[in-house]
Amino acid sequence: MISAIAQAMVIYGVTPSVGRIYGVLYFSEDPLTLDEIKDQVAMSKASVSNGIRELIDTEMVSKVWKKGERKDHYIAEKDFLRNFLNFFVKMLRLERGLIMKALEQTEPIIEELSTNGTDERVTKTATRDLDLMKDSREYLDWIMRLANSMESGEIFDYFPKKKE
Amino acid sequence: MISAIAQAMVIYGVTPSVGRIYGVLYFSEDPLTLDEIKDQVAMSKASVSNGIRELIDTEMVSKVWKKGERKDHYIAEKDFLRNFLNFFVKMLRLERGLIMKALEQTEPIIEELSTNGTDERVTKTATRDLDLMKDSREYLDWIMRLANSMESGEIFDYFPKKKE
DNA sequence: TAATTTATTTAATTTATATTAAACACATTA
DNA sequence: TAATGTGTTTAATATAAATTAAATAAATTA
Repeated sequence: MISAIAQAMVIYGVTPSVGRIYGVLYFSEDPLTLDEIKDQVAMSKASVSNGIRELIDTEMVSKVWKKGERKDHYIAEKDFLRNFLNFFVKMLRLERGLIMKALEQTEPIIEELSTNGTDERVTKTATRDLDLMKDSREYLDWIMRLANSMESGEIFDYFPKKKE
Repeated sequence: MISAIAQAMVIYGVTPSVGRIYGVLYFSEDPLTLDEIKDQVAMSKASVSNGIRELIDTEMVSKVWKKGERKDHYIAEKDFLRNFLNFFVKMLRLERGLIMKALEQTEPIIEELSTNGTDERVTKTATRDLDLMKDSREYLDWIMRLANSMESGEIFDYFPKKKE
């Protein structure tokens, strides 16, 4: 099961080692320390430290404090669905940011060429490119509506958590 | 714009070079040959060939036949939303396959330990693990319902393509 | 069928990424 | 404050991935 989880996480862009760290924490009954994880996954402490940081950054793992214990302890966020939604929202926002930035830089220039262009060839392709950019905006709008609904939980109105 | 598209595609796990190939085709007015692409992206023909194959495999590019021309020509699938949905459905199905396989292998064993286990410690953790696996199945069920709605187009009932 | 063009595969190289041992910084306790 | 335990950085190494030139295979034309 841990291997399968690690492999599945690879699809989401994490390295198999990091996936195994998550898998080990997922099935652990208690919070684990860096050293305990290190032993179970057979990696160096530095690697585990980096992996844990990545997992914390993506909110898949959190640090817990155990009284009397000096070492840090970590637990896995066990709600796969939450992890999934977190991942997606982040990914979609990132995509939007990248494309939007480029659109804002290029669209005015193409717009100008399209309306005031001197050469026939130029105005024609500029007009065509503007259409493509308009399509891009619609696409970005759609994925943002999806992302927002994932973040707010509205998506569960359409796809309930439990099938009746 | 081509750079931005390439960068955005990196999020979806393709290499920037392959992203650029797609970007070039996306803004090209006509279908392009391998050599024309090669010149525009400044890569070796072999790399372009591999990149094109990857893009065809993921249905982001298709080969078109131009009469009188010997070389193959390629065009980009311009519907970002379709590309997005294709990608997701494939990804979610892959994830389901991986986890399901592991579940089917391990669940019966843990089930057995849970009910007929001799040691108290064992039966307790087995029962707990079974719960986790049940949660996994529910998660897989949810993402499959999402994937199916993406494939069938049902998702557009809840998230229409054009905002009114 | 031979000659030529085109696309793909292979093997080697380059490049990027992940991993680690060792050094460091920070904290805790005696 | 000294001594030890803990986590993170750093610099070097090992591993994996992408890229290419050259060889091969497939297709087209003369």
